[in-house]
Amino acid sequence: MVNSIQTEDKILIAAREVFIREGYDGARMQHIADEAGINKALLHYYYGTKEKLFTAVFERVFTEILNRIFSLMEEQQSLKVFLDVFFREHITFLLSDPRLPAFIINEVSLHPDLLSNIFGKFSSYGIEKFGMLVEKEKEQGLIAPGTDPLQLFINILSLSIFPVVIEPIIRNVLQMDTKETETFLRQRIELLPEMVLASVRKENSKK
Amino acid sequence: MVNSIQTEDKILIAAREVFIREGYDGARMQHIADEAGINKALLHYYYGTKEKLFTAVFERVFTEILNRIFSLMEEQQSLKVFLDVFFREHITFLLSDPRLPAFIINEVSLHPDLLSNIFGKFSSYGIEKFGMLVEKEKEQGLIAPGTDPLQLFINILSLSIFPVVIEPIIRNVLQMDTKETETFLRQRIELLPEMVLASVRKENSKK
DNA sequence: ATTCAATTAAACCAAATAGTTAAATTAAAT
DNA sequence: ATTTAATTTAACTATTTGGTTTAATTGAAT
Repeated sequence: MVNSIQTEDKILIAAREVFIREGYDGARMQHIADEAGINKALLHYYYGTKEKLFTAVFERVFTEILNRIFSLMEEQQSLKVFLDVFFREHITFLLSDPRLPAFIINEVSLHPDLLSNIFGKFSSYGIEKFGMLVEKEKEQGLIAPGTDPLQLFINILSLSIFPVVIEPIIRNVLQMDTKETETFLRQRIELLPEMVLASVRKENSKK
Repeated sequence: MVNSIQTEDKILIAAREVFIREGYDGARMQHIADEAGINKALLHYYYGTKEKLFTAVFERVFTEILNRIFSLMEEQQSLKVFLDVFFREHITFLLSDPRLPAFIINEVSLHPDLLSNIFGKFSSYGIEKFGMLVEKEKEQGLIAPGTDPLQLFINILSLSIFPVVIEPIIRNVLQMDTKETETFLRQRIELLPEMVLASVRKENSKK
């Protein structure tokens, strides 16, 4: 045989490209075959149906992203350091592939059951790590005791992901060009750590 | 004639429902006709093509949302009041129609040109109002002089919209049910104003 | 009473599309 | 050398789908 595992992967890469670019409903098996440089027959030979292929792609993409996010939270010395690293790595990554988050958001919201199969393929270990970091800084009196780690984590994700996703809207509403919006979004790498820290500093607690 | 304007609107409402639920590529003209309680022929009699119908729906939905957001920023006495009102109104609205933001985000990211026709149908007047509010509070020494109104505004949008959009993901990753995630999201109505304020308070400026 | 737009029903068309099939070819493994 | 999996080509099927057509009906406006 010529390869097989190589081809399987080539297909997965092509399918990922096309599905992310066009969405599940918009994607065509023929496009995927073209992108992979093979024919439709071979596509079905490997993955049977569009749905199976999509599931394979989606699971891969989703766990990749989750791992990427969670891996950034391993053993950080401080919230400050974590925020610096996280916003830099994450926003840079998002800017390199801005269609990705919109794809995931949309597909999950269209077919919430997509996730049920994935569950268990990754751990929420990363979130626990983050929770421990928050608790540590609480004890050190650096951040307000009322701070909910999960809410804080969601805030951090929101502040990094959402602006990149709505870049086309920002660009249009504010009449900017892509260069300007990119500058605007990159600024956030510097702005966000300080702003998030300020939002949880102990003095600000109203409790 | 029997009605016409009534029908035109009935179609638009049905199309909105179906397009938001299924996306442009996933939506079927037959579904829209069914939803409107008419037949396909009449659908095309009024709106010609799927694309025209979609454009009509999208423009309507998009300007609605933008107006909703911008109308909340008219003449607020203070940032504090604005934040209280905004997060309450906006998050409540989002929770009542959680598929809507994902729809807009996805369609815009798939066809950025959708927006070009819409531009001019609304003003960025709301943002200017918000900018003035920020400047006023800067002069009063309430918030840090380095604060960029636009970045702040994007932060506010991110913090309200994004968590609602990724509710299915939160639910799955953290093994919650819909009741729990809704409670979690509603908590944010109370948490966010204080947290945003803290992030821009003068003492925190590092400048 | 007649006209004319609104509406329905149903068949129809053409294109696109997911998926299949069958026959031939290639090349690695035994 | 033979087997067997991988791959191609190309035609084909069945279904879906956007859109059209035609003939008939309804009902308001003139």
